[in-house]
Amino acid sequence: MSAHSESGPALTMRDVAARLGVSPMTVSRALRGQRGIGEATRQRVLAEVAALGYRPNKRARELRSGGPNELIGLVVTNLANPFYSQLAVGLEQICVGYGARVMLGSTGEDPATEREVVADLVDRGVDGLVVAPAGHDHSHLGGTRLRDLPVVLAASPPMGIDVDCVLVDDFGGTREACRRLVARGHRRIGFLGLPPSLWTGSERFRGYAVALEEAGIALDERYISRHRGDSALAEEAAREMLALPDPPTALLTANNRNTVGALRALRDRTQDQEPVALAGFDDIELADMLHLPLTVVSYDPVELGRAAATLLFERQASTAPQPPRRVTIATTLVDHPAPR
Amino acid sequence: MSAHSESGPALTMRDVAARLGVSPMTVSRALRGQRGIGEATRQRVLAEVAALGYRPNKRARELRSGGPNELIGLVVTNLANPFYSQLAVGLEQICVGYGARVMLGSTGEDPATEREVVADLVDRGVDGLVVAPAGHDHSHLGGTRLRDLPVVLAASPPMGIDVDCVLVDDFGGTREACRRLVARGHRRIGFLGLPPSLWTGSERFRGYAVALEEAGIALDERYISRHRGDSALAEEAAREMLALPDPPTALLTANNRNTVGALRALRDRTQDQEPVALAGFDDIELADMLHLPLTVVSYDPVELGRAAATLLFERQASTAPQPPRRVTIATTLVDHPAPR
DNA sequence: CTGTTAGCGCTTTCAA
DNA sequence: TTGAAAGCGCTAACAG
Repeated sequence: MSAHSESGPALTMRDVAARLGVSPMTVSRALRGQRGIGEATRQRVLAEVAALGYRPNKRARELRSGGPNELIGLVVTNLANPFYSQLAVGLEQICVGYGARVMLGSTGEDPATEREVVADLVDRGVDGLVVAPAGHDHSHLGGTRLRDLPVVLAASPPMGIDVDCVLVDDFGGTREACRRLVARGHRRIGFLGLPPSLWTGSERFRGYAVALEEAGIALDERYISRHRGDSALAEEAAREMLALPDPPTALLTANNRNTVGALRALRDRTQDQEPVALAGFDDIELADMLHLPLTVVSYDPVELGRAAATLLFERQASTAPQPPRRVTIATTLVDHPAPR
Repeated sequence: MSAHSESGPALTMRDVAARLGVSPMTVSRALRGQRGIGEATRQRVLAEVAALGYRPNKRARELRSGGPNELIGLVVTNLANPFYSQLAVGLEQICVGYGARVMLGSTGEDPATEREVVADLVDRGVDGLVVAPAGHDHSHLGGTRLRDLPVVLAASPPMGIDVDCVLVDDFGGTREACRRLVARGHRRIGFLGLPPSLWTGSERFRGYAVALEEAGIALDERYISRHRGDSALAEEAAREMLALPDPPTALLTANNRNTVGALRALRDRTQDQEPVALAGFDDIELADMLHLPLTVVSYDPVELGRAAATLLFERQASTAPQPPRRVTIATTLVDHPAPR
């Protein structure tokens, strides 16, 4: 029977001190490896602590010392979205290196919920926040109400507020994908996108528009659909485009939901119909196992999470005010050929 | 300019009380909606609190009151795995209903890391833990060391410890999938599985074995491969099986990694080769868009997370000791036809 | 109904 | 090198 097996109310530093006939301060000093304590005493204390299985109360420690709580808040719309869960993984990777943990908050894309969640995380003592914002106005994240905590926005640049942010190269990635389609001879390229109110929506559309302009191809409203990222709507829009008298020979999709919709729309086309090329933002698991070839704009959300954490800890370390920084993650174009 | 715009050191209850000329207790009572305070006073206090943007310090409150911290720890191997991120979503859904938040810990499948993470979460004052364990011995989660906190194991039953757990019907789901293959006339069914040391590995294999036994089919070692869930290894194993003199006419895979491996192995088969049927545990996004038909054992990890949270809060509510409970989530068999 | 006292578990500050 | 006192922000317990 080891000494830990005793249960009951958690041990306090006083208990440990009492058993050793020393003051709590001695235990405290030994535990924190603070100098100004005899080596022999320290050993005796540490041995007793180990034997008792005593663990100091972090909350009390932080309350008194006023130091950082080594806690980062992560606010996302929906963790089931692989983009956000991978972001969380990257964030946590860096956090553990700083001895920090991640506290989670989901907003379900509702700005009001986001506000509450952020406030709650702040009340719980996070040292900083990574927020993938639900709305397009971010002034509620203003430093003042947040006890001047550092905030990093993810996947969207700050609007109405000056904070750091980490972004994906939405514009560059989409332009490159569109260029590839153009290089393969496509002139009628349909765009299935996100609403312009979303940063990603407007940036990815801009990539499409610029690539077409570079190729001397005029934008054609009939080939452009911009709605929320719902695969069913995207599928419908794709079907409509493909039913035009002069249908697009290629589709460019602004995110994986749109890509899925497009894939479904292309699913039932017969061999004798003109094949339609497809390129899209966001990689897709098993893309190489689909029944048709697919080109995707790929990037690493884990890296995005790491970048966000790094900005946060750097900001935390420096007391001097620094201008807001912006980190943009590169994308790569990946061709997934179809199985024969 | 609203009153919040003042920054500086966070306000305390004392500050609010001082401005109103009342005692901190009055503010405390008003804030918690405690009765035994005049309605007029309460309004006055709440108005001032709102005007000042004062937010009580939750950590101090919890330290003093000794009550629950409304915090649940979630320990998983890798949040990038959709199974775990969906589990997290379900857990959080229930938590918000109880005013609780989720603190995250990743183990990377390392039992030693798991131990540390769990200890850290406990030190940080979680009221309970949901753990998807990395190893197969769980005695380090024993109540004693955890300050008698409630623990719920996810996806694995407790070994060497008595706690609640939530499981997927690994056995039943696999048996059903295998039965379906048998019903379609298959007699030589290859199994691509997980090592028997994993609970899911042994249960899913058992489902396979029982279904075969029911059909009067003897197990054949040549058709059985049990390794870690790595799709490359699974692909290799599948290729070997298919190269046998009398190859299996169907493959049954024990998880999505194995399914992906099998799909890749089947990818390059030509039209004139015998088609090989495929069934597997875990649903796959876009399964209906693959180049071959696939039957999957589907279930809802979000539901698993909800169940875990529910067990946790129920256990927390009842002081009387209750025997460990086990919740098993049902699976359904889903047929994904291939596109033509 | 409101205020005072004490103390949650720990650490800062100061004294020995 | 060690200890005693005081208090982080808040609330239980007991006054008034």
